[in-house]
Amino acid sequence: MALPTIGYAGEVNSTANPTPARLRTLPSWVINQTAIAANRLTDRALAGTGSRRHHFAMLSALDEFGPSSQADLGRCTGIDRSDVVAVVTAMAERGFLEQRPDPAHGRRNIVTLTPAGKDHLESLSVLLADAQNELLHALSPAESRTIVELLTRVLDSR
Amino acid sequence: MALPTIGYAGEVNSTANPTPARLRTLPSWVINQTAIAANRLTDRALAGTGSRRHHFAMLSALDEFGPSSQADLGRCTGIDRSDVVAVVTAMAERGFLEQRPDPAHGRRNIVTLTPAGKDHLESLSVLLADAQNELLHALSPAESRTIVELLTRVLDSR
DNA sequence: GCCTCATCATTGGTCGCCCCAATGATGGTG
DNA sequence: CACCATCATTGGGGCGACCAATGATGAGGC
Repeated sequence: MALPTIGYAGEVNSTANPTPARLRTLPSWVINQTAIAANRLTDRALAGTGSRRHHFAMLSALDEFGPSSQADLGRCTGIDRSDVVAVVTAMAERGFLEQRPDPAHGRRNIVTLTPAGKDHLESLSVLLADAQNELLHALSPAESRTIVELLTRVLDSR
Repeated sequence: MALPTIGYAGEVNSTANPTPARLRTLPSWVINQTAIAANRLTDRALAGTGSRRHHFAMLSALDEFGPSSQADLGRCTGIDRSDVVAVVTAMAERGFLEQRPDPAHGRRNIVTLTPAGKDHLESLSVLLADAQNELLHALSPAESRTIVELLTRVLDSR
């Protein structure tokens, strides 16, 4: 069983640096590396907006579902309740949403999207759409849909 | 333009918590959420081995390419050079690899996989294979291959 | 009506990972 | 020989995922 060719002691796998097959074929690895690239692109796209991915997620949920409790916001976006607190207060300070106690449920806060928040959401959406194109420019639209569909099935299966 | 039905002020999106469409259809979001799930599974699979994902990546590279410099290991696995240092020293202490200066290049270290390291790599491989099955059990083998192929194209395009 | 349990917002903290900057030593290039 | 690239290494920053605990408050069982 010949080991991969190492010319001599001095030449040690130089300049090429391909990814090992064990990683290249490991789904979790490929998924994670792609996520790193995706996050790099989206973070770059959102840089300068004062918002980050979590903020966009919260605004999206509020826009679609209307006023919600923080617990519900956390659940539907996959953000831990603890972290929702920071995001909500930060965006409330910027006037993108309002936080008031639920008159019917003493322990619950109702978070509401403001018009300014809706505007902010739409501007973030545009920036993120560009990032998606940049990320997936090697794929056809059909292939992009396939990726989303397959990964969604993976997510829904747990 | 009717807003999504909110029954009344008291009933605030309770108990259901679907993912907002803006997130569900955003490739970077779906990819990232899947990566979070994948990392949870792999971390759980590796728990108790004393190793983590980075360690497996390094061992894989050494196994496939033979003795390598730390810089090359970092490049082919996507791990920052700074972080390679910690991984190498940790695994050297456990006897899984050896680190010696390159006689031909004074500034370079040559890292070599030991037989114990190879054994460790194989045992980690088994655990990770199980994690992949758990992650992708909702997909057919062909669909799993498709995911890896498409994501690989995304990765290679940058 | 009371007791128990679940849920809520919030605080505080941990840990891993990605990333960057700088440094001293060394090689390679022109 | 001077300059620039590369090496291993140190140190640190920042973010995101996660966990535990707490006081206040609802809901359901009996």
